Amino acid sequence: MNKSEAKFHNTAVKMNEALFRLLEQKPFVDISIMEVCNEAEVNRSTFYAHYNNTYDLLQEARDYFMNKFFNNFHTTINDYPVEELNVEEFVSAKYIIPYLEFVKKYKGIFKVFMNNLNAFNPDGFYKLLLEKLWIPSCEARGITDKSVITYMSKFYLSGMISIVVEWLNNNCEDDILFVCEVIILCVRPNPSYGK
Amino acid sequence: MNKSEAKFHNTAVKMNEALFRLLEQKPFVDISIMEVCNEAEVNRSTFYAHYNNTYDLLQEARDYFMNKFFNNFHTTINDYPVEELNVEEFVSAKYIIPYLEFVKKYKGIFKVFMNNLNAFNPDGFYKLLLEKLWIPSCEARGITDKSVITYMSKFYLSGMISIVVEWLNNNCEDDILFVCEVIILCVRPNPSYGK
DNA sequence: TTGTAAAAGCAACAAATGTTGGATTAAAAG
DNA sequence: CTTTTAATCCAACATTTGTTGCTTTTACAA
Repeated sequence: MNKSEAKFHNTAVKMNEALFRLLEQKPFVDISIMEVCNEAEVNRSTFYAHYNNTYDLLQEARDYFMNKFFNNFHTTINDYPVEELNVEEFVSAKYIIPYLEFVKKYKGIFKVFMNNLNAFNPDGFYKLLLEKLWIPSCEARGITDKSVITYMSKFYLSGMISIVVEWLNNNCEDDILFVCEVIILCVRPNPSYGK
Repeated sequence: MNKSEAKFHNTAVKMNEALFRLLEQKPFVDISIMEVCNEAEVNRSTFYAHYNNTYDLLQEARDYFMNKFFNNFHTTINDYPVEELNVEEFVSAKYIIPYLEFVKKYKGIFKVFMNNLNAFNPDGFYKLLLEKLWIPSCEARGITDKSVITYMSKFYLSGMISIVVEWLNNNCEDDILFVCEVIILCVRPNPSYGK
């Protein structure tokens, strides 16, 4: 990244951070372009050089904060009585729990992103989960039909996302292990698949 | 409904239909309140007496058109080789195929609703499916844990909705019976439930 | 028929939006 | 050091939004 690109990126960061501060005070729909510009100390025409509207900015902010926060991604699975699970569940829980902790840690901003952006559109969390979770899982299970893979990914990933959104909207009050077990119950491969 | 309420309802219908016509010409985000008012031949202040923004109107329009269209709801399951399915799949297909045909018949407007409204919020299609499909299904299967029912409903219903949205965004080109089988494959109760 | 209440229309206003052309600043290249 | 290019800033403008007070029209009821 040369210095010109860095300059562009820095003002983008200023606006991302400004939006974040405003989101701590009021809901997304009540935040205007002018407020963002004042908070970020950026000219309004510069805003339009970056985005068309606050929704565009929110999408970028999601990616920005996800990247930023992922540096703090640690597993603390030993805080949960996972030894009570059977082997299959244990393996799944080992992958799921760290993600749930991550979501809970940043539940404020996650709630904003999940409820104001379409989490299921190709650029959202769906894409992340598709690449990190679904494709590898399908490869491991030897599922090859491209169309079936796509449809089933929509089903399982949006399903999982919806569970997490429900959990978030309950302010993450349900126990992580409970939510984890519900997810496992839902996504556990149906033995009749491939009949 | 008295005549005063009817008057109010009629101008609402005018705006719903105006939005529908505009949606045939351009995407929802590009439709302004003024355009709706001009198209509906309704004063702008009257718009604000009904809605806060075009999103509110779109939500009402969804309900309006769904009610209107449901009058044309017919099953034509005999157009599909469902006799090739096993008994369990046959029963499911009998319920699913008419819905898929309904969606396909009105795919234009369904695509708009699905991609611009949050189908998973409590007032959307989720609510419809919850009451018509999920609750009865849970009762039949004897599932009682309120919290589990809610989480699993989020999973299965948003999953099904996502399959349909994917289908819509492919312009409903995949065969209805194929989509139906994918849905059955996904939602078929996991035998290990209740272990 | 007459009074009243509700819905819609009308006009005016401040504020925010979206767009433009041009000035200023800073980086990249010659 | 000079030129050129890119990012930002600035100012102006038409348009849309959101809100208000008031008028007209229409439904309903005394």
